[in-house]
Amino acid sequence: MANRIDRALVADTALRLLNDVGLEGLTLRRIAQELNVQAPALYWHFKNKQELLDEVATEMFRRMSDSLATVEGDTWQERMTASIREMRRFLLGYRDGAKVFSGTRFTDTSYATPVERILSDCVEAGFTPRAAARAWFTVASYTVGHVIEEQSVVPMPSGERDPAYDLDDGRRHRLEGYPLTAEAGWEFFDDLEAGYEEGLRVVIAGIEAALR
Amino acid sequence: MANRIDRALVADTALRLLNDVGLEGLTLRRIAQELNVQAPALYWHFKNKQELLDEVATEMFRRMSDSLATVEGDTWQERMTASIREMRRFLLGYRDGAKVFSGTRFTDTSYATPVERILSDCVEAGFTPRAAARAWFTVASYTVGHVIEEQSVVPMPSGERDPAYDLDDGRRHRLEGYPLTAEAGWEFFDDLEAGYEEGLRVVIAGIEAALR
DNA sequence: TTGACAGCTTAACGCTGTTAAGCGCAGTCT
DNA sequence: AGACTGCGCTTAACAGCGTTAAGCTGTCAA
Repeated sequence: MANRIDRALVADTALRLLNDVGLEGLTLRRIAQELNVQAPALYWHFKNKQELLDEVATEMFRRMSDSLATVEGDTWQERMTASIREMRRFLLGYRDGAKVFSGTRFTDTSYATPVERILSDCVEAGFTPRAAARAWFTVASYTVGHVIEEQSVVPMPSGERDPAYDLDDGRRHRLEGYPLTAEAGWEFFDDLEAGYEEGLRVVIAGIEAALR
Repeated sequence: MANRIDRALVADTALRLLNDVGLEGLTLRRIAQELNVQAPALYWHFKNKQELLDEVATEMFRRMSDSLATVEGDTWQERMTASIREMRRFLLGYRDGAKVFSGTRFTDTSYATPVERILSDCVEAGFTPRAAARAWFTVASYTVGHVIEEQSVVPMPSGERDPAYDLDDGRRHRLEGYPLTAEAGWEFFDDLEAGYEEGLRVVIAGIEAALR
C-alpha cells in the first residue's frame, strides 16, 4: 500500500528529526513514527541502531561534500581553511552534530570524493601524500573536538546558550585565586566563533611550519 | 549497617567499572550493584545520571591533574607537549575516556589548579593571557577530537583493534580511484600514536608561529 | 523518650533497543 | 490460472533503562 522506505529515506528523516529532539530523543520509535511505520520495520534496513546512526553520519558528510570540495582561494591555506570552516558550519547546523559525526563509521565510500579533492589540492601545493593526510586529520580533529565543546555550550542550532555556562559572578568568585583560568573561560565561552577561527589559524600556521 | 556511600565513592566505582562495561554498559543499576546498593540510592547523591557522569569526568581530570602540572622541560613547547601528551595517555586509559570527558561540565573547581599552572607557564614564557588560553584550548580540542577517533578504532585500553577498521584488501579495492584517500587511511589507522604525535608537533608549531 | 531527618529500600512507571512470529502483497514459475 | 516465494512490514513481547514515590531504618538532638 503506502510508500516503502529505504535506508536513504530513513537517514534523511532521522537527520531532520535530530534538530527537533536531539541525539537523546532520537529513538527508533520516534523515527519510525515520522515514517508512518512501526519501529521493528527499521530492522529490515539496518541491523541495529548503531548502523542507522552510521548512515546518518554518512548522510551528514554527503551533504557537506560539495561545500568542502568546491571552496575557492589563492593558496592551499585559504582553501583548507575554507573547507574545514564549512565542515564546522555543517556540524553546528545539526543538534549534537559533532557528537553524531565523531567516532562513527561511514557506511560507504561517498566520503572519498571530497577527501581526495582536498588531499590532491595539498599534494599539488607541494605536500607529500602522507603530509597531506596528516594535515587533514589534524585540522579535522581540532574542528570536531572544538565543535563538541561548542555544542555543549550552545546545544541548539538556533543559538540559545546553556545558562550553565554563563560567565556570572558565581563563576568569577569560585575562580578567585585563579586569574588566568578565569580569563580563559571568558576567552573560550564568550565568542565561540572567534575562538574557533583563531585556533584554526594556529593549526594552519602549524601545518605551514611543520609539514610543508 | 553497611558502609555508606558518597559522591566520591560513586565516581571512583563508576570509573573503575567503565573499563569493564564501557560507557554504554555503565548503567545506574550496574554501578549500584557494585556498591551493594539499590539504584535509586544514587539519587540521594546525584540529581540524575548526567550529574553522576559529570562527577566521573571531574574525577578523571583530578586524577590527571598532577601529571599535567608537574611536567618537565626546558621550553614551554616541551612542557605543553608533555602536558597534553599526559592528558591523551589518561584519556586512553579509560574505555570511552574521550567521549566521557568531552562536553561534560566539571562539578567543582578542582580543574583550576593544573590549568592555572599551565597557563601561567605560558605567560611566563611571554604569552598574553588570552594567547595562553587559546593555545591550551586549541591543543586540548585537537587532543580530545583525535582520541575520540582513536578510541573508535581501539576501544579497549588493553589495545585490541576493532577489526572493522582493518586496512584490508576490501578497503583497498573500494577506494580504487582514490589513491590519496586510501593512503590517508593507512597514515591514520596504522600507527595512531605516531599520527597523534605528528599532529601535536604541528599544533605546537602553529602556536609558536601564530600566538607568540 | 520522642522527634527529625539522612540514607537507604521496595515498587512501580513509561520508555528503550531488540527479537520472534506472522501477515499481505508482488512477482515468478509451472 | 494457480501455487509458490520471499520482500517488507505488523503485532506482541522481553529484558533492561532512567526516574519517581513512598516507606523503612538507624542515628543523633532535644
